[in-house]
Amino acid sequence: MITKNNLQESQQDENEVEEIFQELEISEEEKKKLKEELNILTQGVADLISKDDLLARLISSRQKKKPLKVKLGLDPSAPDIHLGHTVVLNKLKQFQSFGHEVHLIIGDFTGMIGDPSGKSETRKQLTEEEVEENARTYQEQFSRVLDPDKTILHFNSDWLGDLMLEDIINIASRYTVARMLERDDFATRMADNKPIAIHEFFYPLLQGYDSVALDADVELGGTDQRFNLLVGRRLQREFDQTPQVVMMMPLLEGLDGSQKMSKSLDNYIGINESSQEMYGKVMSLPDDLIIRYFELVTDLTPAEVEKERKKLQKDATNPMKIKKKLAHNIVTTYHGEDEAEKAAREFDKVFSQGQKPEDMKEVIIPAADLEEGKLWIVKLIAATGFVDSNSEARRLIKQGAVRLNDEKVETIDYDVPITEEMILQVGKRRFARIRRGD
RNA sequence: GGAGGGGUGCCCGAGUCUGGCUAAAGGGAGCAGACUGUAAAUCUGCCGGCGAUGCCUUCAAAGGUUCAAAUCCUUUCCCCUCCA
Repeated sequence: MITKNNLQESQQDENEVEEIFQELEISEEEKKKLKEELNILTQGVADLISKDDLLARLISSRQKKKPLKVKLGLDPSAPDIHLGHTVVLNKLKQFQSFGHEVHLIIGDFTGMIGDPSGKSETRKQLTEEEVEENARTYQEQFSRVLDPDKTILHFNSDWLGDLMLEDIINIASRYTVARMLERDDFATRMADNKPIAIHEFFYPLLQGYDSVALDADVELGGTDQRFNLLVGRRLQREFDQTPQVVMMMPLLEGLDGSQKMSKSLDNYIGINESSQEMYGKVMSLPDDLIIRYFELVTDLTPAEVEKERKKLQKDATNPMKIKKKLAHNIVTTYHGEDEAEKAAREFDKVFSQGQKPEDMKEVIIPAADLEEGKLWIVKLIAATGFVDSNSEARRLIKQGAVRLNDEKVETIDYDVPITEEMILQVGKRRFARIRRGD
């Protein structure tokens, strides 16, 4: 819960932290290092419970020369990492850079429940092969941000699968229904008279138990994970562990500019996407989000971000220019400088100059589909896979969105002779090279 | 177990009393066009399917009444609230 006193509290926090430093019996140099570590780790964090807990952990980690176990839980069903995830991953990377251990927990067991959202159905249990497959994908994708040598991958079925009913009852007995209903999602569903299945209570509980199983020092998550993260603290205390530090990162808005980036809303930029897609998607972000993205998904320092913000505020600067810089930066991170350059060039070519891209989809029309060597334009569009139905293709033609070899298609009553190679364009950015097959 | 309220298109949500004008208001998302040195913003249009001025399928499911049903009736399934 955010209170008016937050500011005061954080000030208090600050003082406490200062006090802790005062009392520390270590060299000034060590203190300086610690301070820096703390500063970097807390940068860009949306919320932290609590700062002096974190500091205490960092101190004891140094003293015992034992890295902290930093936990992140992951949904097993969508091993497609997007920029939204990278906000948290970048933070994990910082932990690694200070020598700490990152533990990624794939919730293959909790995945059966599905994080309660009111809409999500109970999910099917993944097969062993699927789990392995996903694990590979995860590893491959995570290693693009994290240091694989300092990243440990777990499946929570490893320990949750072994729990006996009595263990589960034991866990469940540590938490009350009233507290469970404090969870935002449950509270609103109660208020709206929407169903809440009992097994949904186990999601936070089991995610919390993951922290116990791991004896986690720190758990990261988005701000929407607050409740689950706090349950972890609670359960650790119940199981005589020191409660983990909870670190919440801001949620990145997706392409629509308001809702959080997620695969299910299809407003995401995947880190596996082609450089072109990635560049284009960044350019399609609402201008208001430019700075936010600089802050959350690029490696720019706060000072550099500030510079961009100032530039953007000047009327003389076209936001597009700054957005291009953003797009370039992001694409460089995942595809390298050269690819980013290329993507930028292609973007200018297609959108600023209205030319055709270099790479386009190849569509081969089997001769068997032709009538007298011709194919109805509507079917031709459907054959490219750009549309889901003939009706949609018709609509696009009516709207003047279809071009064949640069000539606008004016009518749906058009049988296209498929002889030589031709280029079909739908809208501004969908191109296909049409060829005749045998 | 009793009483009551609900289940609508990708999502949210009107419509149900008073059957036809309802392929179903409105919003969101999406797509397209115009404009723009952005796939930004803004404006406009489209937004179930079908070789299509018509036909087909859709308002939880199945039956029924009617010339005509998202709307009325019956049964079934699912959700919620209150009582026990």
